[in-house]
Amino acid sequence: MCKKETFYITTPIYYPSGNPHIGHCYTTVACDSIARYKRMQGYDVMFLTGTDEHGIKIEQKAAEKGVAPKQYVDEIVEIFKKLWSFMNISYDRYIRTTDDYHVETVQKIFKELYDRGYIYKGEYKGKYCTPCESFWTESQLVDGKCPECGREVTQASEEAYFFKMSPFADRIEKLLTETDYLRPKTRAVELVNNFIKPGLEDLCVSRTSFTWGVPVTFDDKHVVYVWIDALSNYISALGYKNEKYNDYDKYWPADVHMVAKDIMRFHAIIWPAMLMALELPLPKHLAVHGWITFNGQKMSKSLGNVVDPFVLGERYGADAIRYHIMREMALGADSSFSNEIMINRINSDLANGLGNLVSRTVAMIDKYFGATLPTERESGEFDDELIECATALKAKVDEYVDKTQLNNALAEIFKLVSRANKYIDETAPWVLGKDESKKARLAAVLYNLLESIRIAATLLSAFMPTTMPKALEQIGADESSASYENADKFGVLPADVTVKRGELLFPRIDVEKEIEELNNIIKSSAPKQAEEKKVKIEGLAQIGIDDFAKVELRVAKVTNCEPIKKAKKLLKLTLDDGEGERTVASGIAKFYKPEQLIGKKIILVANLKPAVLCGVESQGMILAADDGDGGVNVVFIDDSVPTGSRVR
RNA sequence: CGCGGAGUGGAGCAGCUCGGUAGCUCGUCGGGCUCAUAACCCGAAGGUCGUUGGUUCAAAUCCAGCCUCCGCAACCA
Repeated sequence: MCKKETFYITTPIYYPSGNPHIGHCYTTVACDSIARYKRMQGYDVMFLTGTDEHGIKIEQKAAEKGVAPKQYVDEIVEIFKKLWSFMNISYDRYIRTTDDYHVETVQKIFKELYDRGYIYKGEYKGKYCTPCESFWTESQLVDGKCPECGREVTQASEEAYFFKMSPFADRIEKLLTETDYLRPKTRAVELVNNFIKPGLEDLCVSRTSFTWGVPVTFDDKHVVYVWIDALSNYISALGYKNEKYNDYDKYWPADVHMVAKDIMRFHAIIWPAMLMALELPLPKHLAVHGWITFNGQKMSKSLGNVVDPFVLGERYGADAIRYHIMREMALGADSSFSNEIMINRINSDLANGLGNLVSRTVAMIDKYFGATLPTERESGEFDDELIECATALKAKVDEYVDKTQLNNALAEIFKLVSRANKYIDETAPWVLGKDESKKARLAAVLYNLLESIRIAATLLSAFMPTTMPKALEQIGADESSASYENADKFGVLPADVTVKRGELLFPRIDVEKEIEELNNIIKSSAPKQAEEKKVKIEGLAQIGIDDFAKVELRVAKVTNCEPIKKAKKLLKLTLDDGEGERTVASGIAKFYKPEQLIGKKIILVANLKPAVLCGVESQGMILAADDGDGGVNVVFIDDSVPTGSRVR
């Protein structure tokens, strides 16, 4: 027998700076279903997932909790693994970037890229917070200050290694635009225009400002910065440049990397560049999916709309959650998630459609034939259409799975479920059941239904691995009849098949009641988050009164206000601070219209160093409260307070 | 004029490459059935296909302008 064809699929490695949520499930469940489907088809599958455990954020989170970074991630990794076992994720390998063998690989890759001349030593310029010993990018700054301690940052530079990507720009552009590497391909234009055409910038790949990372072997001041460390996991997990595994030749290049759109860029540009620099083959596909949005909004903890996958799974079963996620997921697009949509979907597709079909079919065989079908048959009208629908299904599902369009694969399977329900109506078995002379026809009808269910349930078992075996058991299918092999054949179950009534596969959910209960759960978990926030504030570095005194706060009146062209978020405010006029740019355009501000009095940070934003010189900043949901409330002050008053 | 995507019956989407009866799921209403998880089946209502103009015998579909929303990038001092 010849060697089985291989199939290698990966999730990203997740960053364990917090507990896993439904978004993590999204990618992982999709990969799991594909992996299961491919195994069913007979492929030798390697399904990899894991965690990306280095970096400054982890180091700090651990410090906050007063534990070592490794201990901190160990705990969270356990939660991830628990969730995966709860969701029935059949990963073959779990990689942690803190694993010895991975570290070894990363170090060797780094060295090799250096030796090949693609990595060179340079200077990293950025905003530096001295007390925190941290570099920040402009976008990480909070009100222009260090996001950790809130203190001033200064322009500074540090020695760092850079990865030269420009030599690969042309090849990457071709990869994105001329091959079907990227799915959906529509995103290629965006990437090419934004990153490749303006010239690929060299990437900073080492840091000296923190130590929780993979040390650079030939320069021990440095640790490897995120990209080379994280992306290498896809090959280190196969044993590339390490002794732990020996599967690189077998599985590389990967068939599918699945990622969410926020890390598309790294997988679409940096990862190929790395592989090109190492002269390794490129992965075949990068499947990019959108985010799960909740009632139209991006999920956020402070909105209280984060759905705990454990809670949902316990209530409705892991398979129902898996089904819903995959059914809603369209490649590339965001998909909305709300308790209502989910429950309706579970009810209509799973409970009313599939579950009920199994239930009524099995019940009838039970009722009319005492659970075992007689062997006499009489075919009739409508049979051919049903059989055609059932036997053609496998090929369609195969195609959609290959295109990583799981929503369409599922939709296709449920067409058969609908067709079968309709077939019941067309053939009216309850009428046949009353006529002794039509027993053969009745048996044929019920048998056809069992066969349709067998095919649907077999194909669905990759998506719903817990429930489908139960369904197959109820219709009396054994392992061999319920095989992928037989999923496009009709007449596989024995003619005298015996069914076994069982529990409801998917109980119907009372929508209103459940929504109310879910809302209560969300509400009751909200106070906890408030507490966490409080702790966070307490955990901030304290400053002395002298530090505070350095900040000059003054009451100022908004005399004019207009949007800044080219800047979506900025408003240009003209202020009267009591001594004269000054201009301040403020990132509140999303929340305030100019006329809402004109004439109002606000509090101005008067001695902030001026900065130029989008061509406007901003001479200070105004105080505003962050409402925790990404919204901003400007602090207005009573009109009776004279302009220019100092605030202390 | 930074780059890109999207605007289709109450909701969510397909159709647009290759112009020619506007389709699907959910919801609503009416009917049928009773094997089944108040499930199933059939039917109906409901759409100026964002807007304006152009090409054409014919445009949701092609072209141009405009409006709105959403991503990405740049500034949220």
